[in-house]
Amino acid sequence: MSGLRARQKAYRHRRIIEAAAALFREAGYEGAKIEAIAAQAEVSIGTIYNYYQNKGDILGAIVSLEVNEVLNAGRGVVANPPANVGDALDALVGIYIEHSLHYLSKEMWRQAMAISTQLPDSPFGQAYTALDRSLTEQIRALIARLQEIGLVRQDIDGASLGELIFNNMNMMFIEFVKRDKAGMPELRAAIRRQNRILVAAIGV
Amino acid sequence: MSGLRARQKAYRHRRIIEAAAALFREAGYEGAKIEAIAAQAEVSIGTIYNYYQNKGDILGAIVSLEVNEVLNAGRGVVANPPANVGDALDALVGIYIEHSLHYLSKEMWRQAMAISTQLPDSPFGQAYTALDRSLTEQIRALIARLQEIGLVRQDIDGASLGELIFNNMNMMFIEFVKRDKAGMPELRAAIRRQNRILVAAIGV
DNA sequence: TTCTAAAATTGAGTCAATTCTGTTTTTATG
DNA sequence: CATAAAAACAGAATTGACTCAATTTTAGAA
Repeated sequence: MSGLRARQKAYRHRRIIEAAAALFREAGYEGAKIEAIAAQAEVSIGTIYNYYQNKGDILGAIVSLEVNEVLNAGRGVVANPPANVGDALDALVGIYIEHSLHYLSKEMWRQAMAISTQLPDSPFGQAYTALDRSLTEQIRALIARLQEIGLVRQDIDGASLGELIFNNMNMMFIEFVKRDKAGMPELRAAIRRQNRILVAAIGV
Repeated sequence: MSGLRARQKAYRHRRIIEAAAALFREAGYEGAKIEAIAAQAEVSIGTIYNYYQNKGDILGAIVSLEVNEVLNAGRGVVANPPANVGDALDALVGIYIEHSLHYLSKEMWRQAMAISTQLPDSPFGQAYTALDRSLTEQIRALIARLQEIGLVRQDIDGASLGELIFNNMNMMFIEFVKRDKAGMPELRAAIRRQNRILVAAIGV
């Protein structure tokens, strides 16, 4: 089954992603010309477009790597949350934020976000939406867990609350990547401050 | 003072915006070629670029019209809010949402949002951020008003709360424009549901 | 009225993403 | 081991946003 063709395919995918990731970081998204990516990956322009529908999809593949790592790291917190609602939320938010610039620069995030709103039905757009949904889901799972433990009132609408927290965090993150000078500690502190209002409302 | 030159300038601005608005709606943002906008406005391509730095800025001018109308309509609610926290928030949110597709189609919103994240330092990017800030400010003003009236607890951090409500609404609106099928009533209902958690927390 | 500098306009030219079409490589089959 | 169909590849051609040097128009001084 796994013939030459399949192996070469995987190999080329990897080469393209590696070349693109390096060039995006060095030269920025716009600065990284498809021609240069093709040259560095040692394939032709046509081949790149055979593998990815457009330049944005290449970036999309990198974003997907990042977010999936973040989701994985988040599982730990959900399974074993700090014994205090505020800290539990902060721990999860912290993981998301601290991991976020591992593969991606702020400029790359901006581009990725832009493309996902611009073309919500493209493969990347849909993948991005799915990733957002997974993150929302994870926050909901944390809340459900806290309800189980008895740290959050049972009568709270966990689904709406999860969405509310995710939406707020996500908007704050969008603003964070829009300003190159914005720092992570300030971002975390602001989100903590906002969540405090909710924490007061939902604690037992 | 207001000589021929100034009059022609205003006239051409208007022609370009009108031509662009019509074509954006008909053909979509990408579909509306600069050449076509120029032809319809009866100016040359170069002139368009003399008036606007790029295609996005033309859209930006239209967005600005829309949001400023919305802000104006919102002032009424802040001055005279319904005598109930949930209804007051819903009234303001309602105005924002119902007005939002007056000049702009969902596709145009998507493009506008995308550009504002992609190029946060461009004239349009900065203008868009300023508009968002004005909306946040208006929500904060409403909360302050409700605190005055005695409908919201005095010890609530109004600034953070306003941000939280705006961020959540804005993310919901982003998702709304990303899905062509999404409807306004569902959007409003979802936001109301999310705000309910807050309303319970902040009411006297 | 005539002249001149500044401002505005023009559209052909540039640049880079994407498409298209012919060629090459791989796989499946006899 | 041939060979035909299918898949992948290459890179030239296309397309459309944006630039820029040349030209035209305007404002105001003489």
